[in-house]
Amino acid sequence: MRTEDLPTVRALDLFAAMSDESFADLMQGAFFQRFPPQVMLIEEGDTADFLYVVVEGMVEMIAQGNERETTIAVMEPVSTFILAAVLRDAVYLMSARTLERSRLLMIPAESIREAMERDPAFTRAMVRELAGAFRGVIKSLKSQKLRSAVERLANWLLVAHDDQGANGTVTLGIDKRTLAALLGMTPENLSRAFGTLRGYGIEVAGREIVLSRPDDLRGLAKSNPLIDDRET
Amino acid sequence: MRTEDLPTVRALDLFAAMSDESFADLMQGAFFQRFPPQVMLIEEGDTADFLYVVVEGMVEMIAQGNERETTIAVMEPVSTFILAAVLRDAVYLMSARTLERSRLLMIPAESIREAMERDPAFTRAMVRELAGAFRGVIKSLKSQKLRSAVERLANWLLVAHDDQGANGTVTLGIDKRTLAALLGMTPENLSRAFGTLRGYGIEVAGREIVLSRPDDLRGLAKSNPLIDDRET
DNA sequence: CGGTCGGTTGAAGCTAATCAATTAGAGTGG
DNA sequence: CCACTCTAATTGATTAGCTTCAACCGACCG
Repeated sequence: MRTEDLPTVRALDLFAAMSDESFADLMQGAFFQRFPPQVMLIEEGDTADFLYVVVEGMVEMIAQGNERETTIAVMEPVSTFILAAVLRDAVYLMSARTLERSRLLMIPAESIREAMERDPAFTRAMVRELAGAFRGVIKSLKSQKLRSAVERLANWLLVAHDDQGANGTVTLGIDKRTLAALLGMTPENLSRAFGTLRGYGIEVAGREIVLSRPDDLRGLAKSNPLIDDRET
Repeated sequence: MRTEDLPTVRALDLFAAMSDESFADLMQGAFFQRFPPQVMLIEEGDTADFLYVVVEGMVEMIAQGNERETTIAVMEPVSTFILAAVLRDAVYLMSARTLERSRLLMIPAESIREAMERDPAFTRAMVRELAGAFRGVIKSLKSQKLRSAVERLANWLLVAHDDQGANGTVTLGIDKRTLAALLGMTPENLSRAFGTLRGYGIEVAGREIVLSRPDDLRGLAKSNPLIDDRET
């Protein structure tokens, strides 16, 4: 196993507070694995055997049903996914698929549960992590239930704009169909939503978006920190 | 403080595993309080001062924004709410309002955080609780993004039917406007959705619903355990 | 008995999904 | 470098689902 990334993993909030021994134990059964793009890592309904950490690349969390499929979240380095299923020793509620060539750290679920038994600091970090994740989903649900498609897009753009330095441009890190699924709409509707935003100073050229009048956009978006602010 | 309900609280998964001392400490600063119906207990944006336990009555969790309001969940005895905000020492993401005359146990947020520092068994119970809550919201989000309004209602009815003994009838514990908000639709649309379900053996008389052909309903609902099953 | 409130019904409009066709772009191989 | 291919994205036309507004009904309550 390549160890040069271990410090990065160790630095995650989830692992930072735990003791050196606990961390060593945890990494005992863990391993890195590379995956090509568009690989299904897990399928909803599978039993939770591993906790995943995205070290490089990008992973899409997907929900299926009703002959449809929607994107719940997109995970970027360095973050974990399907923690809740692992902790409950339950079945995954979401599938995961790589969006790009990715490198993942896979930690056996059993190791996680054992570490929790032994290391209270780790357990507490887990509580913080889960509470944050919970709040994240609540925000998604609020966005979905309280906003129109155009509003969701506008707010997503404003958040991305801030993340990327608020210099008047946004570069999409994912393709538009994935963005559409994430925002809960069809690709066609996303395209039209971008069209609507043209009236608010948005120019789209492939994956490059220009926000020429952010304040106009904010007027439309009616951003709400209780939906849009990232958990700290 | 009335102590006759403490055993009930103690029996909750969240509190069952903790030590007697920890529990005593936790209850030290806690108190019961009665509220009339339709009282706003907390408003989203407030800082999290208390963890609430619904001991009697019913409480609605609400999200606001965009001059709208939607119901995220309805809490019944005996369960806790706004745990995540308390743990993160953050601001509430949801408001809470009593639906009926209710009695709540209020535990100071600080006590919860202290108990977590001292009692690892409590912290682990917290992890389980939060993981379960997380999975619950994911299910709501899936339902919202993958199903139509009629399908959401059909599945909600089937779950309620099971909960109430699967004897062919369901009694609504909440009024229809609240149910509509919970399912993410308008009251008018809920009314029409019930109308549609008449074709599947559903008869509605006030709060009494008869499911004369549950299998028909199941055919329409296309239930999915990964959305509809309760966390154990 | 009148009033209020929750629920229902009808009509109209709007948002978003669907279906179909076209265009744009990225990558491939000659 | 250019044609060729494949997929992503856009655009147009239509339909479906849901919301909105308004009127109405019926139960419960003072």
